[in-house]
Amino acid sequence: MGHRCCSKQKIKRGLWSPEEDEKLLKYITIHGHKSWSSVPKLAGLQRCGKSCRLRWINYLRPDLKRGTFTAEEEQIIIDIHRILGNRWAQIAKHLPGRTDNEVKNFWNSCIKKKLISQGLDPQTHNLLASHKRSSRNIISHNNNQNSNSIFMLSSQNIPNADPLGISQYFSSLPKAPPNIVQTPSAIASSEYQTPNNILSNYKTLDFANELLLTENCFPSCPNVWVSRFDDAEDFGVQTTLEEGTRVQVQQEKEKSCVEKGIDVREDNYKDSLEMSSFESCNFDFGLLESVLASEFISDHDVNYMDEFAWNF
DNA sequence: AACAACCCCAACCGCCATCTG
DNA sequence: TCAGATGGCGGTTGGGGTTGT
Repeated sequence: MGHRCCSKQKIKRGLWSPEEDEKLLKYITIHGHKSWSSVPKLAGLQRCGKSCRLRWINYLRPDLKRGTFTAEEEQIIIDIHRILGNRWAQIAKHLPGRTDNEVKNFWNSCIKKKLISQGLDPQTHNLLASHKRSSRNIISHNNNQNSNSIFMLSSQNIPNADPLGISQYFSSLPKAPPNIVQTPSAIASSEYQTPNNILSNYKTLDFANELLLTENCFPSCPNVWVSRFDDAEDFGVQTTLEEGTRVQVQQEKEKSCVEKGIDVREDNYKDSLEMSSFESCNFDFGLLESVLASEFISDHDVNYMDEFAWNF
């Protein structure tokens, strides 16, 4: 029961022989692949087009990296998977020379086990039930696919790495505004990785930007949090701004700056510095995690914590 | 040495979205 | 507008290599 494209032809299955590889490579190099369904016939192969496409993408493509994954690549996979879930093709886009199949196999054969051995659920990246102290102490880490809650941390305002100070700081926080949109940076910062650890793994500014979606709350629409980046939906962000809205947002910002007596250019400049401030953040999120999982959290409403947002 | 159990990963399968006539 | 073809993706399988007994 093959794919429709190869149901009519006599096709070969299984591993590719070096001869087949050579034929396919030669054909694609010379002619390209406008239509995969016609490739096998034209290349003299008894394979279906789909099989040829897969062989090219996963094995013959000249820009493939091969070899074992580096620790850096592994960390990138884990970080993006935490945000995107099993979207292997999307994850592979951030790993030059790696295919979705490769990433998927590496995840299933290696990373998954590693996470489980660390007591983490490989799907949600949350602590496994057996590793949680009690249901009351569970911190609701954001799961990109089904959670609308938010959990953002501010490195600016949290007392530096002092458990008691952190607890006191939590206690002093006001109630979170409703209807907050979940954002990638929220997800990223709510987990075990420190933001600067995560960012240090990404070599492209574009992707760092994707992770660093900055949430702005505007005076006239206090319950609507917006993202500055176009591909936010890749990360489960539920708002996408149309161009008109962007203009409106910028106008709001300018208005807000005028009211506060701030030069909007200065404010924009501050925005541009957010990346570096994020990167230089030395707040110990692991420590925070342990504090949150300790006695402090049992004295506070988990939902309240879950809903709360701190701005960078 | 022989066999079983396990693991890895290339390739396949089936579903869905998009394209095309 | 619609149906068939095609491409793309994630889940799954099974062959072959490795490790354990």
